[in-house]
Amino acid sequence: MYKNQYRTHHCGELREENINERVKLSGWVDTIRNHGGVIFIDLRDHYGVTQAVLHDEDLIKGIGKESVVSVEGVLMKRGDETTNPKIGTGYVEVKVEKLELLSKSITQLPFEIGASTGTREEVRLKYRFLDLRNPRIHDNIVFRSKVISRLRSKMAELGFLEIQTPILTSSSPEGARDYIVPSRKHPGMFYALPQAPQIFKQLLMVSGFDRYFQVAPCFRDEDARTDRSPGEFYQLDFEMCFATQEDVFDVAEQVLYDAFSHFSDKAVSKPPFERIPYEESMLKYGTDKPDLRNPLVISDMSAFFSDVDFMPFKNKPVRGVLAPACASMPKSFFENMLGFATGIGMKGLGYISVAEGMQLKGPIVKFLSEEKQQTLVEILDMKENDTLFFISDHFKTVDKLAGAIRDELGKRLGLIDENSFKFCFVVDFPMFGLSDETGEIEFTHNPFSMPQGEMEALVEKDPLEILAWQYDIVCNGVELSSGAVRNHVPEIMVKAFEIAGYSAEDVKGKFGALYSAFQYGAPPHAGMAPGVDRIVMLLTGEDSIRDVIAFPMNSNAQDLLLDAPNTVTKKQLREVHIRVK
RNA sequence: GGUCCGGUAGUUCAGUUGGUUAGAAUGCCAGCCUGUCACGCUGGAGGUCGACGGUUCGAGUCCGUUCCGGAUCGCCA
Repeated sequence: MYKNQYRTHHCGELREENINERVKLSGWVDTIRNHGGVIFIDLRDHYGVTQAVLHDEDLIKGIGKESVVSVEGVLMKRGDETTNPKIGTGYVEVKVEKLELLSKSITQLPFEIGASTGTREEVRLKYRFLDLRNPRIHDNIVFRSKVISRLRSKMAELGFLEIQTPILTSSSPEGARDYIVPSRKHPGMFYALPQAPQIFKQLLMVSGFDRYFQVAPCFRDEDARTDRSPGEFYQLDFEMCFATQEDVFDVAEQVLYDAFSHFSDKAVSKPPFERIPYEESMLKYGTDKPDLRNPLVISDMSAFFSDVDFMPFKNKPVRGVLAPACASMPKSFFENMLGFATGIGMKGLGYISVAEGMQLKGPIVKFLSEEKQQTLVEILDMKENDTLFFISDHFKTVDKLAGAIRDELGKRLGLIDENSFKFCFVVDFPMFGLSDETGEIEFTHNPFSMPQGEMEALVEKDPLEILAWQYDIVCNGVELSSGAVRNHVPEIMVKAFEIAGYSAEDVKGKFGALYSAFQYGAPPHAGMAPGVDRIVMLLTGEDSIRDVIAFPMNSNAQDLLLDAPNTVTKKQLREVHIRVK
């Protein structure tokens, strides 16, 4: 500890070996316990809490909680009966001879510091500087810093260079809504804040920087979610020259395994992480971001029911989720599941339970012949006390609903292993899909991804059959990042855009910089960009992304502390050629 | 933009069928208290029941509008 006029030690530091030393501490008054004659003050700083004792009430006259004070005196051993083993400094206390008020706090706080997380978010964010004094939130920010630091050093170790890319750039026609910034020197024109450094990192590859990374701020003007902060967020953005999908996975596995196993005691998937094709993920887990902690899987029961005369499943895809040890659950369990199912828009939730003696029971059994019942038990390997839940709906929604039922069953049956981080890569995303609105072919994900099979696939295959070198990395059901092997060949780019209904001129116009750069020798390259906020959120176990960000905006994209957005002066508007109604 | 939930003391909440002066806990203030660490005891202050309008003899409570917050769907290539 660096000593100066304010302190000889910090508030988490003093131990029994310091007894009888003359010490000075500075910090915030956490609590005052006045017993009349003897007064205890818990003094708190960034590092911890130390108890100070004083016998002169006048020393703290007029000083309330959260004021900043320094105390000076001799460090004493506490009596055996009066130690506090809950804190590291609990065996000692400072016997205060001098107490100096450095800065006074208003006594009526908007919330109690230690209980700030129970306060409504509007108030917490308005007084974020107080909320951040709460050790739980404070520690999250410290932890975040350590995580980012470790990610950085691991990337450097792997030979990646951190390169800053512009914050003021141009608006891109695709993707999320841009934040735009009016130009003063160019009337009627606008900059945009980058949604991601995508174009720049690809240009860096063309420039010959072999391995790039950046803890990159990204800006998207889209609505918030509990796990998605509005406006801005950070990604561990990286890109590699002469790299395949597997090369990117290798880096992601090393960096993420390192960070998660270092910062958590939970069991972390060991590399290589499971690779799951998109189509399989949609069928087995009902989502493209499966939570592999949940052991339940979804089966396609459509063929089985094709010759069963049960109206709700007639001519519709059917999915089944086999839940073990479920048949003995109380009636309320099934009623609650039905309630959940109707809540997400299902008409009902059919199920078949295996009762004692392998007797099938449930509302749907009577529609199945003895023979069909036997087949069902065999194909799903059903055991006594299992319950098979059925989901049937339009082909567009059936997987999603089955996924929701799988999640809910996993939670209600307590099947989720909370002590693990399970990673997987979801691979082989389709290159094209049909627009819900127009029914026409469009890019499903990133138009810059290389189609698998390259030009040959684009020319010869049904567009809807073409897969892309496009992937996601998922942990415990949270999408950390998507990424891709990029399309670095101008001809293939033009062809891909042509299939999606764009002309060569469109490509040149909309993505001119990349298109131009690719004319001058572009290396094959690939990358991804795991979300830093979400990594920290997973590691801390916080439910809200705002609890791992120092100064988050509220869900309405406002900064309640600095009052952003707000109005600007007429002069400012005039300078940037903007008129506001 | 849609849907759902919420808005009552500084904070977290309760408030019955519409009926007297709107309560509790905690925080704050004052007094007492020499070993607490969620200190304790006694007392006190503290309210535009989000706002506006309506129904009613009477509205925190019912109705309408609106504002704010959260969750969620859309959205997030």
